[in-house]
Amino acid sequence: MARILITSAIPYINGIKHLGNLVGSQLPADLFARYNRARGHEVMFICATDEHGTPAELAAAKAGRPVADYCAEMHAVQAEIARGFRLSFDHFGRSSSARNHALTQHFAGRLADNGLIREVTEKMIYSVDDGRFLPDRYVEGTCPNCGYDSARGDQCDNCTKQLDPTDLINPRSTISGSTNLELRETKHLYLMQRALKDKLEAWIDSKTDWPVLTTSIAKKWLNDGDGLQDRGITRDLHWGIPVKRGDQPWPGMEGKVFYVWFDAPIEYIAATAEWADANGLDDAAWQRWWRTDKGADDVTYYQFMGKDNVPFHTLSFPATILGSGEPWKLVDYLKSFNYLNYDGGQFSTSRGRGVFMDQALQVLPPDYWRWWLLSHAPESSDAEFTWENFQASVNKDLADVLGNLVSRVTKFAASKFGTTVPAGGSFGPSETALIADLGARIREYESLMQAMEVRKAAAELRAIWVIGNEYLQSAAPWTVVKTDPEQAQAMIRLSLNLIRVYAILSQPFIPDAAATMMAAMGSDDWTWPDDLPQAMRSLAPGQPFSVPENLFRKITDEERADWQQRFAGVRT
RNA sequence: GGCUAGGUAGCUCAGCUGGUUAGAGCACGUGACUCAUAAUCACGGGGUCGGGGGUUCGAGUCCCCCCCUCGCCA
Repeated sequence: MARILITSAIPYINGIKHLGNLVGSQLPADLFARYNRARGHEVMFICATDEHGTPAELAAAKAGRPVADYCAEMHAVQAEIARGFRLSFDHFGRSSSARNHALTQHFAGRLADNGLIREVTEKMIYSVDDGRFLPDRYVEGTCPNCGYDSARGDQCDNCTKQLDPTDLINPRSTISGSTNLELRETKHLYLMQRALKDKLEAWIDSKTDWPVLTTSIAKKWLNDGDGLQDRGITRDLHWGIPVKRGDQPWPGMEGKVFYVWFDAPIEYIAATAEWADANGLDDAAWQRWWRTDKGADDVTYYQFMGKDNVPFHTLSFPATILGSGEPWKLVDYLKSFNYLNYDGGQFSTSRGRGVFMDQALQVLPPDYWRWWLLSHAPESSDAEFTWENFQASVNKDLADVLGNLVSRVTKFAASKFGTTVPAGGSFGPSETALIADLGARIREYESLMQAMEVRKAAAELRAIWVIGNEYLQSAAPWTVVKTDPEQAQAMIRLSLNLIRVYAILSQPFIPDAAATMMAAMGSDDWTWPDDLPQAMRSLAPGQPFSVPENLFRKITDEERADWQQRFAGVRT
């Protein structure tokens, strides 16, 4: 039994995420977690909300709420939606937790002790009326290059020139519109990533089995231009983790907080500590996942994220870990995803374009979404969601191939032999052949799942469902029953067992339907079919089963057209 | 402008270190079957693998140039 640590990139607290966000990290991470649990491994699956930073403050202000209350509420909302999608986190933490405060301050203290923090005094734009320093992108003004009047402080959207906020003519705050801005000196902490460059590079180079997408991004940041840059890890904000050096005050840094990208990945660790706290366990319980000196040396750590997150997970966070000089667990395999597009364009949170997680669940149950998203995961390139494709995939794969198989077997069995597993006959050559074929396919499925080849694993699972229909079609128990009812009983006994095995194999993708299938077979044995011939005899003759409701319903053309229109424009 | 990944059947995509007639699913056509959610199963039609050069006995698969899409960066 292996020990497997899995983290999904943590979604930002501000608002409900869309399907592109879901398929880029949480959902494939859940698939992998469920699969490894099903194989009997010890799994720790961690996610959290990323709660700090200016956008959270502004969203709270807009809602007229204290930011802490706002975050608590939005965390509860996101947690509920995660449950709705059956995301099987062992813990869904919060980056604003006391655990993360302590750990973030701890890492900063260790980095400082190791001479990897330097203080930098710089001039930043301060908005007197807003009472705060303004991040670059919250300053707007006229572009000195092209004259565009809504250029942002970091870049002009019109001429794409990179800007410094002090370049702007007639600068104003995008928060309040105030032009009462001034330059103020402020002091910040920088993580000296340059000093860690060689260590990081050696570590990246050792990861020869990582996807090109991942290592190429990392190497680009390491080597492009002036190479890896030192990074500011503090901000002049109120909402965040107060800057401390371990548990000691940090002179000169009073009133400042750590930058959200510094504390967010540390939350992976902190959330595991939160898990221990929530379950009444001691520190050793979470440290055995994260500290190689405290039992984590046999842990394999997998991270899942969208490609935009790769630099932080290949460089910034490892810099924090390596720089601490302490034996924390580094990621072993990093699975990154491209983007999911929506109907010819991008999903857009700001414009409400596309389908958001809460809306998806209002329209259809989670299995429908899980199946489509995972079987079309944007692995090798960006992928495209269209309603036509969604409808075709759900109707064909789920309703026709799998759902109908369960339906035809259970209804035939119930009408001919009653609702207990029939005892007659014995498995013949075609049953033996099916079992051999299925066994080979299961091994292929296992190998794809282990390799996190999500789309290919989905295709293999579908092929596994199909051979059930092939078998039935050629065995034709509805014909055989007329001349040799004993043999027909054996065929049905095999088919019922097949449904139970399919429940186990399908569970990582479509957990609700799998549970329905298992319950209908009157079983609770989720043991992975390592021994398939034995597993195909698991349901004993005489054991009762039931005919379930149709597992999946079909999406009609009218529904598709309706949804297509409903989600095209602005979110209401 | 630089970099990454792509451009393969109507659609969504597979094709590892170059090797027999380029694959899958959907859609389409024909047939079989009738247990089932007008489902299933079998067979079939359909592609000059973005364009042009080159290396090779042989290239979708390697090299060069060009065009287009997506993203990141300057």
